[in-house]
Amino acid sequence: MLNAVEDYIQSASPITSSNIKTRCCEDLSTATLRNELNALEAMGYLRQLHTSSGRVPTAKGYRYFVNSIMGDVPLDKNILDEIHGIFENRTVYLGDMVNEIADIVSKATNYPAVVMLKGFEKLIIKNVKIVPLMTGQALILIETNSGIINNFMPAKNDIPTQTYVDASNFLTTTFSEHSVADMIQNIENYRTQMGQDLIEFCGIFDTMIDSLKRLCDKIASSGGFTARGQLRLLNSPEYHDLDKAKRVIDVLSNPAELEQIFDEPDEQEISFRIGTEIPVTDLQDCAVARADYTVDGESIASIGIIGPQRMDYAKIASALKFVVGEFANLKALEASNKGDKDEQK
Amino acid sequence: MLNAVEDYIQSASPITSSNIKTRCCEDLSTATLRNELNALEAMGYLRQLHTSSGRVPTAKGYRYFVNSIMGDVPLDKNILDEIHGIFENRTVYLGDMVNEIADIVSKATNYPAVVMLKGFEKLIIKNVKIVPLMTGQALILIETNSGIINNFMPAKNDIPTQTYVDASNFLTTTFSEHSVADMIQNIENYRTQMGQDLIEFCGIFDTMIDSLKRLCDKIASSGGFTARGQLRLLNSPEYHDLDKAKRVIDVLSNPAELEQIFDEPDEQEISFRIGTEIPVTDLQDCAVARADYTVDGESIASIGIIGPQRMDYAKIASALKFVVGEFANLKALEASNKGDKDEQK
DNA sequence: GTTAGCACTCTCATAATTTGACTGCTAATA
DNA sequence: TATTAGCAGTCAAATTATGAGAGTGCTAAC
Repeated sequence: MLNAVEDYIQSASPITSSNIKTRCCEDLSTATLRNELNALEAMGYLRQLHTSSGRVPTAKGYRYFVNSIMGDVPLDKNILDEIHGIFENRTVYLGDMVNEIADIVSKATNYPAVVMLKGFEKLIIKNVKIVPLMTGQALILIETNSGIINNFMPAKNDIPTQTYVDASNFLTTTFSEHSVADMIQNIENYRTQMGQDLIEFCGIFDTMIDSLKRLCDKIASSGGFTARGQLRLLNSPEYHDLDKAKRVIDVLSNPAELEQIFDEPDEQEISFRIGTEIPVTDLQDCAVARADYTVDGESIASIGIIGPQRMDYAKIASALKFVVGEFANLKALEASNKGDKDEQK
Repeated sequence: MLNAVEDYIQSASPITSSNIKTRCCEDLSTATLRNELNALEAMGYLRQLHTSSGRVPTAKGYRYFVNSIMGDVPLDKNILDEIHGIFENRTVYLGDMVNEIADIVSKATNYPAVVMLKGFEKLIIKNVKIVPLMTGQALILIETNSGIINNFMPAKNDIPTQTYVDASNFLTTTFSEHSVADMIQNIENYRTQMGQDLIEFCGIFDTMIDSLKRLCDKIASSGGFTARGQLRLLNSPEYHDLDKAKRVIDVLSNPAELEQIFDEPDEQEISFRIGTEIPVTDLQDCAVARADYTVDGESIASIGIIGPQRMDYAKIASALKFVVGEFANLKALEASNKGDKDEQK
């Protein structure tokens, strides 16, 4: 009977005895179905908006649907291809990658999406390159265990190319396997150990660390959150009321509130929080989906979807699973690549 | 008298005889002002929504305001600082820069903003670098006369670093001062001229050109447009009607329609088009601001603002002027840097 | 357990009414 | 001639009234 929740999720029009009859139970009378609906309401799965209306699921009803009824929904082939394409032709820049994933997840689900990158500063440095440019700037490339951080720094034109190569090598050998935070904090201490020939690099390191600090501040101020597809919230009839929509959209650009949703670890691959399960007052009539991408048991990134309680849970679960799967493939591929490389040694 | 347009732009409530009186003409009676308003209506600068309503400016009225009345508006210091900061600590990646500018212009004006980059493929190559990464990919950096284009390509791990250096040098010497389009089209022809020692690079060039072609296709499909701050349209009471808002927002992601606005050159530094002056049917009750950033008389990029006819023309003009000014400073700075460099030779 | 039938309730849509904000016009005034 | 007070007229927006329709709950019968 609660299968009808599925219909409601699609149509947004309340569940009535007669629409259940035409849907699945042609051989039962509406009166019988009414009795059933009555029972479900008594049990707290459904509620009436007013005496003579159909019933809509309660948070408890949605919860039951998510836990027990919801099946797998095949996603549109085009969307799957598009998601796959993003991973296949992926940019290695961490920031761009996060944007692209937030975009595509929002597009696939038709709700706003948030991606939260955890512990940016904890990323492990694998390689550092400082590439001088012709415009009086230099590009800082830090390859980490989960993508490249890139930033720019001002640079004087009169420094020879070799200096940049030496600086890059020094940084790579010194800070490889250290965290980004480590490098920023400790580079001062290493300066004394640089040796005479590296003294001339000091200027480079100072401006570089400045640039990195600015980048860290910027990321910290956003809490590591990237939200996309806010406009899609307006597609749901629940949010045709602009003020209501704005209250939710505002949360999406409020790191402090998002943190309450994404900060504590989540042991499940995909989890849903519905209504009052969400620890943010402005989202009490929303639902939030969350998927965590974990490596070695630790969550590296969280992807979240925010929408009305009547959200398409099944579709969202499928989409998030697919994305997390692509993440895992990527990591597996990199691991095997690395294996190849090691073998060649 | 038409100064009252200013008030209307701020308040969105029609101009009436009594609110003009309180505003500026305490010593005149409302009847007198009514006569004046009547005259202005007869001249086509104002119109009434209905018999007993106040008057709102017509497109002609706004036009007069923009051309003759509008003064300079000082912008909020914080916003100016923020804009300046973007140019000061600018990323040199063309794509990121465009995003940042669209974002800040939208924020400064409180309307959606569009940035159009013209003739992406016509950019002149100054330097090419292919930087191998540890993840089995390589970073392609093309420094051009107006910023860096970056892209990634798959790369085998077994190619020695020196090969990338040689390839970079070959590309730089061969295609420096050529356009990006040139390089993509003609690299085939140059392959025969590479000489025996460069034959082994062929694989690199093929994948690189593939990557670049994909990037070009992607940019071409967006028409070079980047729109940001679409949600801000909903702040204007004119667009509290969601359907109306959506029609405008849709235009912002429709390159074909945007092209009609930004394609023909615009001799003015800042121009406004109001209502029917806009060659897009869905924008007939909007206004569009446009600023062009020109180098040597040729427009490199256009920045556009789309909003209701009752938009804050003065503030927008100030913001756009400031941004264009920052662009010019940047270019001047680069030129002087280059001068320094040349002198040192 | 199921069902037909009927009274009941409440929303939504539409129509009628009232209110209030402005205007236009006229005639008087400076 | 420019200005003004005063008043009638108009229309939108808010308010209230009316009716139709969708859906339920309940009861009594099967």
